[in-house]
Amino acid sequence: MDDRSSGNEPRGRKRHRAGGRVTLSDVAREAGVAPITVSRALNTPQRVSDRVRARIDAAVETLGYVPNLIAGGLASAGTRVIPVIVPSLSILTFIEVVHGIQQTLERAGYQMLLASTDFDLDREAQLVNTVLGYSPSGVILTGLRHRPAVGERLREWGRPVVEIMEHGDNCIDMSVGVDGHALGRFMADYLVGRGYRRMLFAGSNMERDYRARQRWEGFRDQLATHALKADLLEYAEAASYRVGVEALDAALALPEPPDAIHFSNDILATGALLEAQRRGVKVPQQIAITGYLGLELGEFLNPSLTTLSVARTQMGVEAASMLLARLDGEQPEPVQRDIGYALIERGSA
Amino acid sequence: MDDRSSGNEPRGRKRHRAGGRVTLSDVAREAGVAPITVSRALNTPQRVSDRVRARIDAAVETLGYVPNLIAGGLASAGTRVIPVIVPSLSILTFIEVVHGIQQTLERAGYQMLLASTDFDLDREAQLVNTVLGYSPSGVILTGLRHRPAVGERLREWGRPVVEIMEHGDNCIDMSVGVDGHALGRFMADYLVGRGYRRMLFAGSNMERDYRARQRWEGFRDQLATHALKADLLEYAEAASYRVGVEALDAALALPEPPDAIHFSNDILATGALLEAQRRGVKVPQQIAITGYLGLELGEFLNPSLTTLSVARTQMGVEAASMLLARLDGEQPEPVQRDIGYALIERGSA
DNA sequence: GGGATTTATGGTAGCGCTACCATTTCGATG
DNA sequence: CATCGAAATGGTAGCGCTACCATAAATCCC
Repeated sequence: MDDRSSGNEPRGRKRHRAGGRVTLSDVAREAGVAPITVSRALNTPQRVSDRVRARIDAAVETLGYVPNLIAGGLASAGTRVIPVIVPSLSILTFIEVVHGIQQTLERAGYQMLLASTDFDLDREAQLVNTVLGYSPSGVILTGLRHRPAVGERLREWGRPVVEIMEHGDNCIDMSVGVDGHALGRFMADYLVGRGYRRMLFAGSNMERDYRARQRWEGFRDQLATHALKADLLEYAEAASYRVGVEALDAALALPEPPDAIHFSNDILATGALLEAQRRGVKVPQQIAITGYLGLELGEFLNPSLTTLSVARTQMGVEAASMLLARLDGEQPEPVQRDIGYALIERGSA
Repeated sequence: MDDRSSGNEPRGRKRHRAGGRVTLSDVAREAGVAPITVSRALNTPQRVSDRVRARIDAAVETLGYVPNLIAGGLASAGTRVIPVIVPSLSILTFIEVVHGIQQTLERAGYQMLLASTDFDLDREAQLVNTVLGYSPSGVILTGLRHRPAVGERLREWGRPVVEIMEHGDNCIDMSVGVDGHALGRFMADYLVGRGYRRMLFAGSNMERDYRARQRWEGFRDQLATHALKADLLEYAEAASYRVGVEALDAALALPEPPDAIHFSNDILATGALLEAQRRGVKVPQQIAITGYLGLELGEFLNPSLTTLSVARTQMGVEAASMLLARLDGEQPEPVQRDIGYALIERGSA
């Protein structure tokens, strides 16, 4: 009947690409309207009359048209993509935040481009550059510390940026997170209040994860105000149950074992708790154990785990919501949010 | 000096968009070459002389040029993006696979677009359509069961597609996964071999997760060959430690309690194990417990958890590698891979 | 009822890049 | 030194869509 697009193929010169794909122009021809009208019918339906819209919808259906978002993105300088840059995908914390982000974005018709930096700020800077190449609608990245170029570029870029995990007053655009120092201080006070005096902080991957370091610093500094000294037990590797086991063993082998260990996360604390159980060490009588995260698992351990919980999924939801609000032209307030924390007081301390 | 691109601004008509961004043409002008040469210098450096390439690299540096990947994608009909479509981001299994995929893709300079279907095949079909709009280089999706339109569209699309999690011979293009029935049969044989006779299979979310159902079917069918009958304890909600707890309580409250429970994953099994411990129920003497996944945690429980382990991260790595190989023009063999499983024999059975 | 608005549609010109082909340059060769 | 082929570079024309402006049609007001 009619040949594939653009009239009668001027012989030699073939079309740029085979393609074969149905384009917006095909739909326009089928519906007997101009391409721009199809574009409007799809993007701003209320600006097209019901009659025409119906014809266009039918044509879309008939031809099985799927919009080329890349072309749209190029023309309108914005794809519905939100890059999310996190340090690692093997750490539960980030996963849960990412989950919250993803759910929220997807519900609003945005897609998440997920990238990880492996805790390397140079890699982060490079990734930011790369993902900006996708003309995203906004960007979500982790922490408030970045290479200077990152902040500069994102600021002049001018689109919404949300920094997650950390709370502070020097964000690029918007932020949702927690104050690590406050977390550490809170736990120090709590343990002191419960009567513990020889405190140990056990963490992993602290060389790279400066937020874990902040918790330790808060913990240490607050103990100092009680004239107590805290020791640090640090493991270079990533958190795992095994590291928790080792930490407990190491702590108990000390000439003067602590009477409480605060772990930098629940994974370590769980490993320690299970090891204590295996060895018949009484928790919390002989040694108290606390964690940070608020994992469901802690509730079912014996004894159950006292931990500081942060609403991670909620943090992701809020980060995405702020960003979406901004894209909708709203001006969310406040721009820097402290998601806060909650003590889950259970049996281990 | 010279005005921003395209001659002398015909007054009234301003540029399409403010922009302000450095483009490839800017670099070309700075380096005194044609735009296409810059494009080549960046994409196929070996096709440009050293002298010119050096000039271009310098210009890129000077101007702080960042390629617009959207424009490139439109022109070349392919962005370096790989959509990964999984049922859920709150299920550990998928997270780990995604992690393997992400690492592998990122190393090769591809970005991962992550989307979740919430186990809804219609949503999956819709998502596939959407992500194809990004002109991705390939697609990774979960399972071998899809709406017919999905297979059709992806096949005629003609680019690499990898299906993960499930092993079978009816994949769209390539697949890496495990055979759920085989898993179930294996565990049935194992438990029978250990002398257990009254078997219960406990699972969650099986209505939607057909792969869990396959494991149950394999388990049940294999027991049937031993003239044994298996019972099914099914929970509609997603897996959680609490569901494991409830399952154990329910099993023990049965008029004729089972002597072994095989859980459809380690989360449930862990909840059950911890509950058994709390109640003083002897495992495996009074009741045996087994899981599926091979989580690290299982090693540290008391007793430790016997489980069927699947190399999930490895599965992701392999899926991504196959896809990348195909993009490099290779023809990976075999096209359907069974990643297999391994029994981790520990104390709970 | 005539001009002022609003609403619905269309024409044109890019978005920034790369495919394709043409041209130039250059060293190798007889 | 003329001839050739390969390598390096450039010109042109889109990729498929939407911003911008113009026009046409419908609605309004006094």
